[in-house]
Amino acid sequence: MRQHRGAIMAENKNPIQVAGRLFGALEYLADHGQTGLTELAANIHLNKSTTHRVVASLEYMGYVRQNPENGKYEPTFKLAGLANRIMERMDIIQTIRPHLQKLMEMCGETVHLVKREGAEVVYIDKVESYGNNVRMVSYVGKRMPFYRSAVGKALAANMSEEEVRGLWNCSVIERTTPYTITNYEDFLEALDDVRHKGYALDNEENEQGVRCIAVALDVSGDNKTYACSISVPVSRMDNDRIKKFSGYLNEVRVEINTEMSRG
Amino acid sequence: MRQHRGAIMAENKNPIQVAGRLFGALEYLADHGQTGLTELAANIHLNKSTTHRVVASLEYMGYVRQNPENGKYEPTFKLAGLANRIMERMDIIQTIRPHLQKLMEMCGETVHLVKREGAEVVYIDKVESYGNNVRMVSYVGKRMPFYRSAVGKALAANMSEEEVRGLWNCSVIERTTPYTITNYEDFLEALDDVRHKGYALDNEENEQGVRCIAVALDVSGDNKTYACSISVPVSRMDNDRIKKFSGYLNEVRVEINTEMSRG
DNA sequence: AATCTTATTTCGCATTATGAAACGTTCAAG
DNA sequence: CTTGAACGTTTCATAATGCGAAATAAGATT
Repeated sequence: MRQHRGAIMAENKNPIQVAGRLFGALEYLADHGQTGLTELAANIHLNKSTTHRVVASLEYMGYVRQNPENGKYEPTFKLAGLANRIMERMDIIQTIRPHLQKLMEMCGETVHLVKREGAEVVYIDKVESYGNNVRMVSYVGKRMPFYRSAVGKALAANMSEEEVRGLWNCSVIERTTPYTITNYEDFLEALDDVRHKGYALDNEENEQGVRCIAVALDVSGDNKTYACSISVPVSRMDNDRIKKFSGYLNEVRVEINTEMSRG
Repeated sequence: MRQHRGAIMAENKNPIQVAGRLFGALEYLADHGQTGLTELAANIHLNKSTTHRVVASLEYMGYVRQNPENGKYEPTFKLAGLANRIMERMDIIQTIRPHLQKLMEMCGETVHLVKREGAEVVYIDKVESYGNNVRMVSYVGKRMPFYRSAVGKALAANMSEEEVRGLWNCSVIERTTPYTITNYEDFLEALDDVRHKGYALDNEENEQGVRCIAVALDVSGDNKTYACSISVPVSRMDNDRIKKFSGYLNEVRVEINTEMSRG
């Protein structure tokens, strides 16, 4: 387990150069949709002919297709198939999904399941509300720093102070709204509040206009990894609803807990 | 140096060799989950050290991680993020999603949105029912041949006979259940039935135990590309429900149509 | 302690990817 | 009907890159 990295560990570069280029192109296309070759080449900083080869390879494998109308390149659904096959194998998601669905039903708002990875949290599942025109944009796989999310606080509330400090220290603290917590003392205080109330709150600390409420889940004895949350536009999130939703969240938390502990 | 490659064989190979290896590894991991290096190497037919480099590169980019517990490699959520960013950009999905959600509500069963690509249909969105323990397994990105799916029939019913024949001819007809239609005449007859009834049915023709009912959608004048469907285990799908669901489907179809035509 | 298994690193070699430049379209302006 | 600008595609000499047999390291099992 004790793996010694080379003392000088000079280079820390991708062992396969083209790999970075392939995925760079794919990511660009995923974020920008249809793109012409020249534009793509300029944006991923590659020679046009290299870009062409990269994109031709992706097309050969079916991850990209060239729109016959305008010659531009666009991502296909093949990648979605790959991603969803990964998701299918994750038991956690399969087990918790029905509970999320129920939670969404109860509150009529979009709910998320997240996992902590290092000092970040990742959305690993979501159930969208319907009928609401104003909705928070999010997608499975989206990451955000733990220190300015309700889910992050919910998880941190179960950690020792050392752990919390460790995570805080390796985070880049960045103010994204006027309400972002940027001070360690304030953060610790917020955690106390979480422990006291039994749920965590994010009052537009991450994204202006979005309030979030979350609880940590206890998955096989680990309550520092998974959490679920309800995300709501401020306009629809008064204190009454916060109260109600926190109750729903805890109901669901208990249900999940009992289901998970009966092997 | 000298290119003494066979002059006979028309070159139809991946322009970037490693690309195939990278995605091959990723696909294997997506389908099989945690895999040791040796096992992975054996299955994707690569030298162990090549596999190691490939997997190290994927790890470097964050698409794969090595489980510290057992040293095995597993896919991460990064790919899901990539895939979902692609999905977010697809207006079709965003527009139709609420209607699917409503449809699911009405019938309490899992509903799908599909797109035809050549002689196949691809799931491009789904809304899962909840509370049902018996459910069909499916995932966004999954493909199936058009000729043995309800959605395929719904789309084919709007095509000229030439088009239908063209698609049929370039399909590999394969019987997957005792009810699969393998005869072209029978298929044409089924299409007549679709046109007559106003909806398409798949009576365990693709997957034993699953019935499917579908209608084509009219998206900007094209009614040969998108369709939506309800998939239900036979045990829960009697003629009464079929009747009822076909009504729901047509309601939703009309609603989508009017929304889409008020561009 | 010995043996097996599995992950990791090494390193000389040639296959493979590279990119400047040339090529062929398309399309709109002159 | 030109001209030329903009774009995707192809070519090809070059060397950098990825290759993989074999050696090594680190656990696990006996």
